[in-house]
Parts: sequence; C-alpha cells; structure tokens
Amino acid sequence: MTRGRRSTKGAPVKRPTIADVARRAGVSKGAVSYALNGQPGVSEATRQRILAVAAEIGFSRSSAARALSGSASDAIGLALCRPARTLGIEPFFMELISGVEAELSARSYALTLQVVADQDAEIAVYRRWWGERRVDGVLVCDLRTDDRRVPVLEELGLPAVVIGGPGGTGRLASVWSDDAAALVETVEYLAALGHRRIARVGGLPELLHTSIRTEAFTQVCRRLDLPDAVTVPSDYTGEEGARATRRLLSSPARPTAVIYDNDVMAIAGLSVAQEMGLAVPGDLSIVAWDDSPLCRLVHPPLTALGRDIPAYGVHAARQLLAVIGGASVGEFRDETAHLTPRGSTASPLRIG
Amino acid sequence: MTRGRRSTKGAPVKRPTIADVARRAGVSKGAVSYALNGQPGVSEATRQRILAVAAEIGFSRSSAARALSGSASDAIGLALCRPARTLGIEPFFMELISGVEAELSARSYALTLQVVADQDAEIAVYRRWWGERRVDGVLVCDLRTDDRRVPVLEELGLPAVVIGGPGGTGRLASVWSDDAAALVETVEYLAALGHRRIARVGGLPELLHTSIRTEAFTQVCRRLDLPDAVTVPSDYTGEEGARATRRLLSSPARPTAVIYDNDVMAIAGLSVAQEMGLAVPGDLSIVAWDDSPLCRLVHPPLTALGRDIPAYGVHAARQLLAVIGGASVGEFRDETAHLTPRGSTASPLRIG
DNA sequence: CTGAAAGCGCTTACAG
DNA sequence: CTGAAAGCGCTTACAG
Repeated sequence: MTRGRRSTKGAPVKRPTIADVARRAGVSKGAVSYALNGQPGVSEATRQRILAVAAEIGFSRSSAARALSGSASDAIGLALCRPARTLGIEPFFMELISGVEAELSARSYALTLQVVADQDAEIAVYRRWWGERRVDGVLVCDLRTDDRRVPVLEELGLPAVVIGGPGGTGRLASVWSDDAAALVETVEYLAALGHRRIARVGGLPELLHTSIRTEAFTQVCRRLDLPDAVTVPSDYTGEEGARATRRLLSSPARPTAVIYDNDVMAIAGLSVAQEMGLAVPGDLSIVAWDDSPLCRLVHPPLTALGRDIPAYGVHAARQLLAVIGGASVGEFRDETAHLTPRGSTASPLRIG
Repeated sequence: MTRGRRSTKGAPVKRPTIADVARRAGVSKGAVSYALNGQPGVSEATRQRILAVAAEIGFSRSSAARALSGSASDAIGLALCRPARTLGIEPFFMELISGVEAELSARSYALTLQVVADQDAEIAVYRRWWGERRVDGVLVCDLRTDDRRVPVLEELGLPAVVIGGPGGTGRLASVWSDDAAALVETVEYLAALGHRRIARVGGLPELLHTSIRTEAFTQVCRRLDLPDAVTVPSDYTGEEGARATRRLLSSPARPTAVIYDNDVMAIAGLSVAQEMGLAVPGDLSIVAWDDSPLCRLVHPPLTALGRDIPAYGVHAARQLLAVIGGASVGEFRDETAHLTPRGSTASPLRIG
C-alpha cells in the first residue's frame, strides 16, 4: 500500500536507466553496458561518448539489476557482536571501519553494517545475507576459540576474511597481528625495569586473541622466573577494568605493574590507583593495549601497545576483495603492536 | 573474468529461489510471494506450509530481485564526513549507529555506511545511491549552516532525516535536541556557583549546532551580566582542546570555568589544567558536553551534559522509516541534554 | 483463493 | 565492432 505513495513522494525526479543513455547516445543498451564495464565490444570513441552521456544525465547503474543479472552486489558485510555501550567507547571498531571504508570507497564498494546480539544472531545474519545475495563477502570480527561462525561460512561458501588468529580460521582467509610477540616484549620490558609481580587485566575470555595473550603471558612469566602471572578476566568496560584493578591492588602481594587488554580499562585502572593513593608510575606501572589518543590525554600519559588499526582494516578489506575476485588467499600477518613508553611505567624501585 | 571463478568458488551451496519453494510446496511462485509478503491471495493453511518450506530449505528472497521489481531495497544509508581519527575517538557516532541498528534490525533493514572526505563527496554518494537505488533513504549527520546537502536531497526526492537543527533542514524531516536550552542551564548553574569568567571551547564552527550553542552562550552571558563570553573554536580533537585550554588559561583574565563541546576536549583540558598546576575544580571548573563513560573514568570525574544517544539514533531511524513508508514527517524534538554535576565543578571561591 | 505472464534494469552469450 | 534477445528472481496486476 505504500508503494504508490512512495514512488510519488520518493522520486519526483525520474531516475535514468541504461535505455535512456543508449537512446541519447544512439547505441544499443548492450553497448552502453560494455562501455560502462570497460569491456571490449565498443570503440574507444563510442565508449567516451557513452560515458559522457551517462555523466551528463547523472546515470548510475541500478545495483539491484546488476546484482540480479549475475554481477556482484558490490557490497560487503560486517556484523558486530558487542553490546552498544562497549561499541561506543572503544575506538577500535570505528578505526577499523574507517580503514575498511578507505579501501572499499576506492573501488566503489559499499559497507553493510549490522549490530547483532550474539553469535547465533550473527550466523542468522550471514545466512540471510547469503540468501538475499545482499553482500559479496563478509569481514568476521572477534574470532572465538572454536568459533561456530567459521564452519557456517565455509558451508555457505560466502567469501570471508577473519580478522583475528593465528589459527582457528579453518579454510577462511584471515588477517592477524602477533599479539603473543607484543605481550612478550611488554613483559620483558617491565621485567627489565625491575618488576617482579606483573598482573594483567584481560579481555573477554572467549575471544581467541585473549587466550593467545594469556598463554603468552603465562609462558613468558615462567621463562623469566616471575611469580604467578595473574590474569583477571574482564569485558573491556571501564567499570570492570576498575573492579579488576581494585581487586589486584587490594591483594596482599599486590602487583607493581598491570597490563590492560584495552585502553579504556587502563584508564579506569589509573583512576583506581590514584583513588587508592598509589602513585603511577612510582607505586604502579600501567601498560595499555590499543594506543588511542585517550592514552595521551590522561595524566600521566599511558605507556601503550599500539598499531595502525585503520591500516589493519585496509588490509582486511583488500584481502576480502581478493577472495571475492576469486583469488586463493591465506593468512596475512599484519604489523605487530609496538610499545610506546610514556609516563605510566617506571622502575618499581623508585618508590614515592 | 572473475565471474566463472566466483560462482564456482563463492557458491558451492546452491541458493534456493522462490521457484524451489513453490515446487516443493506445490504452489505457484506468485503464491509464495504473497505468502512471504503477508498479503491476501493465499489461504492461511497454504501460507503456513509455504513459510515452513521456506524455512526448511533456508530460503531468503533475493534483495536484488525484490528491489528490481519495485520493492524497497530494505537498506538505508549513512554517510559520515569526519576524518578517521575523530571518528574513532568520539563515542557519539558508534552510539548513534547502535541505536539506528536497533530500530533497523527489528524491521530487517540493513544499514549502508560510507565514510566520505568532504561535503562534495557526500553529495556524490547520495546521487550515486539514488541512481543505483541502493538505499531507500538516508540519515544526514553534522548539519551545517546553509547546508548544501539539503537542496540536493530535496531535488532527488531521496527520503531523508536530518539529525540536527532546529532549522536549516528545508522540507526534510529532522530529529534534534535543544542544545541552546542545555547550554543556558549549564551557564546558569556555573553562575549560581559564583563563576563570572566562563569560557567555552567550541566544536567545528561550520556545524549548525556549534553556532546555535555559541549564540545561546553569548545571549545568556549577556543576560546574566557576565563579561565577554569567549568561545574558542576547535575541532573536537584532544590536541586542539588542549591547545585552546592553554590559550585560555594563559590569558590575563583567565576563566574560572570552561565548557567543552565534547568529552574528549574536556578530558584534554583537564590534563592541561593539571599540567599548569591548576586544581580542578578549585581553580578551574570543567563541564563536558556528551557524557560518555570517559567522563567517569578521569580524576576528578567530569560534570557533563548527557543524553541518550542510542535513543536519538532509534528516533532518527524510526522517522526515516516513516518517511520511506510515505508518511508526512516533520521535526522531532528529542530529549534535551541534562547536566550531571560531578567532581569537576565547584564554586570558584573555594580556592586552594 | 490460485496460476500464467509481464516487467523491473541490467549483463552477456549469440548472431550479424 | 554492434544489435536483438534471453535471463537473473522477484512482484503484481490480470484472468480464471
């Protein structure tokens, strides 16, 4: 019932079709199509004339008609499975998206975004997108240990690039960063400063990269002969980061250094330390994973593990376009996060 | 040339079509379509049988075919025109998007996102989306004074809802919040505390809501007989917020209170005050616009002007769906931001 | 209530 | 190098 009204109200200007261009350029619709797709079948002079006419009347090919006649939909999908409040506060996703966009825009690809409640909902979205032929491929975030999305995507044959790993991505292409190496570098740095009791406030335990970090943390602490490498699990929110910090700092053998799995929790931890009367970095050193501008805004500025997240997004999108293009694509190892020492870390000896 | 490969590699599982459902249910394709659309033309029993078959074989209607045969594309567009670094750090957009998504998901609408470099690129994207029939409507952010996008959208007849105002939205529907009222409330509160020299670090001057706030600021200061209501323009980044704060705090008649147009600049301002040896709130009171979790993480926690941004997104999406549905929609006045006093504001008399 | 058919706007073999 | 035609998978009047 809305149809009539929609076309009346929604489209006062007539959208030109390929037939309009053909008529105006004095060629067939087929010729216009060839010209637009940069395919052989039209002379260069004709092609130019056709393109000029198309530009003149503001013609864009209907993405629906293109998709229906077998072409790609020229869109990729990204389903985000995080609660709204976490989505907003973490710069990670927006930075990733801006990188993805940079690559897609250059190729006139659209990004279809969907926020989902849980993994089942996300899988349902993939099945729907596939059935609707709405996207040519998907970017998969927040890889879990034993991720149920991977076999579904393999079964559907929906082109996909997993952002995460290494491992656990089945036959899907992936883009990953060596978190274990970054974690080791950080612990070695803190140990070199003289820290012995180092703790970590970790991200969501079900995420693969969390367990990779935890495993690396345990290993390096054992190797360096540091006592009990405690990891307190958390959920990336400031509240949980603060709570975990309070617990750590209240324990009899409180740590002299804490590594946080994201910047928001690190900032919350800094606040808690100050509220408990501990000096940072005198009494407590703090390292944040994800070096956002926030880390530089607080006092003292936070030592952080940073890397170029927009570039990560660019690489992921590029991989996905390659998979969609039919290339056989494997793992792409992105830059490893590097440590930027700032005012929040120092030797624990320098107390007071 | 990628086609053959794509179909081989990209779709090992055959996607079911409406014909498959029809065959299996023993009805015509038309009947399936009616059943799926909830339209009269099939008996209830048949409808149920058809829906069961569709679910069983995992059928979703091709969005391309639907769009081509006159239905909506079931997608709306959102073009964001901010540099990548600002996009990442401001929770606003992600919160807005999560609200928009909440409304769209409920109606199985997709969100098509595009990051653009400037207004011209954004206008080009609207023209392209319209030509491609890729989206049924758009959400317009960051309304400017004399916004060039408004007449273009009116001319195209592309359903749109402007997030911003009041005013300057032409015949387009809009959703807005009364920033002037919130600003006045804040200044009155600071004046009641005894502040006389109040300054403001503003957002991008070309945005309409910035000038609305500036105008309200000037007016209320004049009414309350406060001297020179200084607004230093800025760009929402921490760097610029810090710079503006340094300038304000170095001036001979330095303000005793500063209002920041976003939370990131307020946090940067807090840092600068501390670095310059000023106590907050003893020597300087700080108010942040946009009350994100960040405001509660810093020390002292920031007094902030907050409102429910996801809800704002919900309302905007709802309005847009109404416009797309053919309804005649006007302005929707959303909640006014309310002031939450925290530790960063106090009477200026209480110095030391 | 159901079935056969036209049509949406493209792409792409297929003849010329 | 170009034109006429089939077909993609739906929706929707139109007959029965």
